[in-house]
Amino acid sequence: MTDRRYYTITELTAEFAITTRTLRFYEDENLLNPERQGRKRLYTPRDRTRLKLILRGKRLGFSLAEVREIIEMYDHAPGEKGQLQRLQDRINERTAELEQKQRDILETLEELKQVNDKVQLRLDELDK
Amino acid sequence: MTDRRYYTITELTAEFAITTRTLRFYEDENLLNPERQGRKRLYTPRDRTRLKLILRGKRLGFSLAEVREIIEMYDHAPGEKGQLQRLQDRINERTAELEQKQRDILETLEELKQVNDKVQLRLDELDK
DNA sequence: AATTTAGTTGACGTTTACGTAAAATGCGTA
DNA sequence: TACGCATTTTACGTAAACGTCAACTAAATT
Repeated sequence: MTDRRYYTITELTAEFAITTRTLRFYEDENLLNPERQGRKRLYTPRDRTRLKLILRGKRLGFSLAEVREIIEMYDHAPGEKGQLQRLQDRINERTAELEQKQRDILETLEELKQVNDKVQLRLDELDK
Repeated sequence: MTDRRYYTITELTAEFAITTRTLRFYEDENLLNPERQGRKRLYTPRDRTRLKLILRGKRLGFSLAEVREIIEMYDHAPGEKGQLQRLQDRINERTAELEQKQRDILETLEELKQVNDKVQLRLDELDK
């Protein structure tokens, strides 16, 4: 019994603050494939999960092509040895990228904090 | 004596693996403003620093407009109280964004690790 | 002097990721 | 039955961030 609920297109736009155009575009790109009830789209929990992955990827600055690659890693086929090793290679690449982003973030946070501290000093000066 | 060296355009393209088009584009966008020796561009250490900030911002998925905003925070004018407080507000916003990205990265890293572990199990199986 | 090398200024082209009508359809409600 | 509302397909439009010529220039090298 794997959570047999469906989401309408507007439910998803509301939940994630995106437009219907965006959802249809992702479908065109084969990132989502909702079922149909007549012509209407019915998004499954799986679609919703994938949507979350897409949006998270976008927040991190990945293109949709990259997001697709990452998602494909999640539901990869069993495969034979060579396949599996190449999959590990790609995982390692993405991991390295993400670790670079982590460092970038830490640096930026540190710098912003320094600016903030300076500004605070000035404000304290003005209030004195 | 603040490091009086200049960088040519090709030096920078080599160091950062970008094209001259990109550097000129950033200049058009007023993100860089190299000096001139005749018609040739001479990039200062300051330009180089700003370039690093731009590229780091891009790696994090910020648009050039956002990168510009962030850079502007770094070299803000002294300003009066209201100004300073609004600056702090903007710093706080960016900080929150970056912290969201941090969480996104941690989640993704964790997921990739899980996939990798599964793949490794399969490989061990095959090698047995 | 002739040519290569590095750099310049236009300016049109391209990709990504949607935005934005336009026209049609189905469905519950007044 | 007429209406409004959500949804659909089709398709052209757009902003961002450069790519890619073309035509030129200045300096250095052969």
